Amino acid sequence: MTVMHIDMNAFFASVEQRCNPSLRGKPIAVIGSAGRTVVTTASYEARAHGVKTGMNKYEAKRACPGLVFVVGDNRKYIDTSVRILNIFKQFSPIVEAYSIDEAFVDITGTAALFGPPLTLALSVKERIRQEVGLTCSIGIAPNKLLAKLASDMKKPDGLVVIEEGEVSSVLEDLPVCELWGVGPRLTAHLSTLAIKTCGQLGRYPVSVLRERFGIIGERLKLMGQGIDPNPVVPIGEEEEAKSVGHSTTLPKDISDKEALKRYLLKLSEMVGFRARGHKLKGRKITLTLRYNDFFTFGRQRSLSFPTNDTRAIYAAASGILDSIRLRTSIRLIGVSISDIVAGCTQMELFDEGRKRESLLQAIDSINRDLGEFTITWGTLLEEECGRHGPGVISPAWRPEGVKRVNVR
DNA sequence: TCTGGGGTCCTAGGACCC
DNA sequence: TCTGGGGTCCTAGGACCC
Repeated sequence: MTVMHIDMNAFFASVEQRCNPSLRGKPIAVIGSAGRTVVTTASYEARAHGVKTGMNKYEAKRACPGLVFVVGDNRKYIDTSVRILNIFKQFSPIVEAYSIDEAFVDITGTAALFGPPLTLALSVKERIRQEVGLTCSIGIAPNKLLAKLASDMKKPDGLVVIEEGEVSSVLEDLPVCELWGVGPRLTAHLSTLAIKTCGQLGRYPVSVLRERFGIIGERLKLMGQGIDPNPVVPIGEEEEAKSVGHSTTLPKDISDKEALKRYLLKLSEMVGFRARGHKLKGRKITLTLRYNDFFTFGRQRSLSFPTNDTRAIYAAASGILDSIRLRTSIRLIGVSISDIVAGCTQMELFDEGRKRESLLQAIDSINRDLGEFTITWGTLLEEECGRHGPGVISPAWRPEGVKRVNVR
């Protein structure tokens, strides 16, 4: 197998610089429209000054006083992402949209058409540069794990090929934290076993790893050896989503439950709207809260029936909220449905349920045509929470599928 | 006048059942 | 006087990713 991984360099920031020439060559940071927002992507000029993803505006400005903030625009990023994916599809039918700015392409057996992998990758980079005006880093290797590793090795505008025969020498001294799925906690834990490099990880007795890390332990050893059995999953063949949720950091911390419930209603409608659009219903409703001191927790409730009805989602979530004694004011509130039942096309048994479903369908179709929340629930209109600037898209976005965040 | 939003997978512990 | 022991369902929370 030969896998190519493409990582768009500083994607959101690069798109903004392409669209607005006055931003080119400058340190910029893409942020959200809300007051309490963070840096989503920093341009390379800004990274050189220490600006990082996740910083708040003040930290970022402190690191780089000349920093220019740009409020992100989802539609631009989606359009650009689709154009790039279409380029990949001309080289192979097996294209996985891993996120809005990353993709895997299975290029096994494409040499007769496009030449060896290196040649193919150069053509891809050239087409992206010419047609979209952006640079990317490409990694090519025998599997996804190694291809992702390779694309990470040279940024920006990189191209790295790891041949089958080079795998063990590449991994020997590579720190384990470079592996996809090994974060800070695992890195620290492995370090207590004197495991610092992939080479050491790959040679470690699996029995000890299994005892310490459970099922992950077995996978860790394979990763240390550069083994990854996962196939490239083409667009349209992904598994059904397992949860659908929305959350928001409030403009100001709130203690009053009735005020919180107005946000809850809006979030429930966003979740219901998206779930109904994908014909998904969930049986489990989770309410997520974050206190002003950042302590974050969730409480869930299983229903006796799966639902995507705004009213039922809201009823369950606000019931959970009622059952919690708030220790302090709330900074973030979120709702999600999980325990998903897909393809919920079976008709409601009762007249009442049928009427309700066709009402929701009618509302949804108007909102799809005219913009989200054209028709909305009474109390939403009374409050500032009924209006909502365009959020910055999640990098977990997919071109088709439930992960798509609805943009107006 | 700090610290976004959307996901996945895994584990631990309690309730309950046979 | 106590002490079995699987299996399943459920909730809570951690770790990781983009």
